[in-house]
Amino acid sequence: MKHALNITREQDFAAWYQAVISEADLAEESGVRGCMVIRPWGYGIWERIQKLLDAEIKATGHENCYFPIFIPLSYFEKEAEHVEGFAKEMAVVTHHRLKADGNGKLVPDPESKLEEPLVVRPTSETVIGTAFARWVQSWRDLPVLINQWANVVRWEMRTRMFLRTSEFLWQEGHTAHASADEAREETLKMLEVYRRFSEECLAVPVVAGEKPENERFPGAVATYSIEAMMQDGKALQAGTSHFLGTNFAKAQNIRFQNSAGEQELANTTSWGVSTRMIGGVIMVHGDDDGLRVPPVIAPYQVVIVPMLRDTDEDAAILDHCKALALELKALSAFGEPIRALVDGKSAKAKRWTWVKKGAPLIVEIGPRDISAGNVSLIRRDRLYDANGKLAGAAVSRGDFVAQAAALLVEIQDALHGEATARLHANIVRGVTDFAGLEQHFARGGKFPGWVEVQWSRPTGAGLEAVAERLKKLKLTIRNTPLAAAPADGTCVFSGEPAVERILIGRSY
RNA sequence: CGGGGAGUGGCGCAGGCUGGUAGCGCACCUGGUUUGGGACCAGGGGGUCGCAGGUUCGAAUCCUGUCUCCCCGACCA
Repeated sequence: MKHALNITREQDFAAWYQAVISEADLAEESGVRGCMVIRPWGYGIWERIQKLLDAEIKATGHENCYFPIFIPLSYFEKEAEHVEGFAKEMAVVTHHRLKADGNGKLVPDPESKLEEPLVVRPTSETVIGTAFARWVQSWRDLPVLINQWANVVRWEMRTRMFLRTSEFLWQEGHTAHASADEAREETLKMLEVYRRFSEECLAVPVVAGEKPENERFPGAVATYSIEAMMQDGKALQAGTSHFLGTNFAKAQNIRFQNSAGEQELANTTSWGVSTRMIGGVIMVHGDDDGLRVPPVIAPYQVVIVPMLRDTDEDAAILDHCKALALELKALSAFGEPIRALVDGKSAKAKRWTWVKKGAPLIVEIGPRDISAGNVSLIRRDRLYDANGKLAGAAVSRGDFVAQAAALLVEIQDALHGEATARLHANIVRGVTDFAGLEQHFARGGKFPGWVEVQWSRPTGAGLEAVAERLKKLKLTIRNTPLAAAPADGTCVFSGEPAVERILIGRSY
């Protein structure tokens, strides 16, 4: 079978991933280490994510705001663990002016050296916490529930498009509460928002759970994540939510007077998802013909391709297509107007460019369709028929319009169903000791998936030892699924009575 | 940041050892032939060979440095 990409997932998953990004016009290199140009189709997907998630964030009572990209270095010095976690990967601004060096080059003007260096934000707990300290005086000021959409910079050693870039786009929510219970509740509430968003909008099934102590966000009391399974069996942490306790409140002096008149520290939370999610969508839904974008987040859900032939008929064909697009736009799918595009460009291989980009429905219309009152329909989720031939079907125009919304829902469900089946099929249970774990991941198979095992949840040095043993197998503990059954056996690492179940796997 | 590989028109590559001023396939443009489809024929446009130095009469080719990308590791959303 001839595919639109010249490399398959089976041959080389990493190379396939890059091929999808470039062939689907999602993003490209920028010339700056670890930074990428996000092209319209990729950014369009991000805009859909922003729009839908923003509505959820607001629906749960949060308000958007914006904090500066530059953070005074001193802000980071207040929370020890936080500094330790981020110090190694911060971009620092030290000068505010350039001057000619006399050799035709520009260099930072030594006289413009900043009194205090500024850090390009790697995350905003410190600045936002500082603001919280000003905003919060009384228990009546709480909770403070805010969010910001921003770019952040972390000077990563090894980068991969969308999955780990030096600069990335995200949303970071920050809240302050009067009690620890309320903050914990907030942390879990937002984790649930992410879980539902991932399942329902990205069609990416995930496992929500708590991260082990050694994987916590620097400075957090507890970190929760949603973990998605890629088609190579690796895990991708697709979203995180942190309960910060009073750690940041202490460091930044976020105090309030309670109803009894006493000073108390606030409890804070933070949570975020980033452009990494797009990498997850690629690796969960992509196939050997490129990307398949779930209709809910597709910039265009229906792409109409007029079969132009450089004849006098062209104008009429285009008009016919535009009329169809207008008709579709007046309909709604998933509670929003259908997003339809007429690709009037005269490029020859338009069909394949949209297949690679993953438009959910591709509608081709030529003169014969028009006279027969038909459209030729290609569903991106079912590209080929049983014989391996492209499964384009002639459908009456009226039927297509009537079914378009339902078809989009069907495609969304199909992608979610396929991914969910894969996730469930690749979580192995029943491994009861470390030898079993080694054996499972030593098979050399390309898709070892994850294993769910029981453990005694060691802490400190005990946990470090466990992490070391796993590291030798290139494994990490992904999380303790919130929905897992209670422990009823022994710890795979120590043989002691287990206290909970955890997921273990390779990860991005 | 350590080890390995690589940077030549939009994409994929050849040439490099044995220096003489750039080539192939796809894509693109024009004309023609086609026409339910990822077409064919002919003609054509586009690259100071990542960048900066050096060696040389002459550098894609040799030397040094540097930037970027990919893979493995350490680190991480």
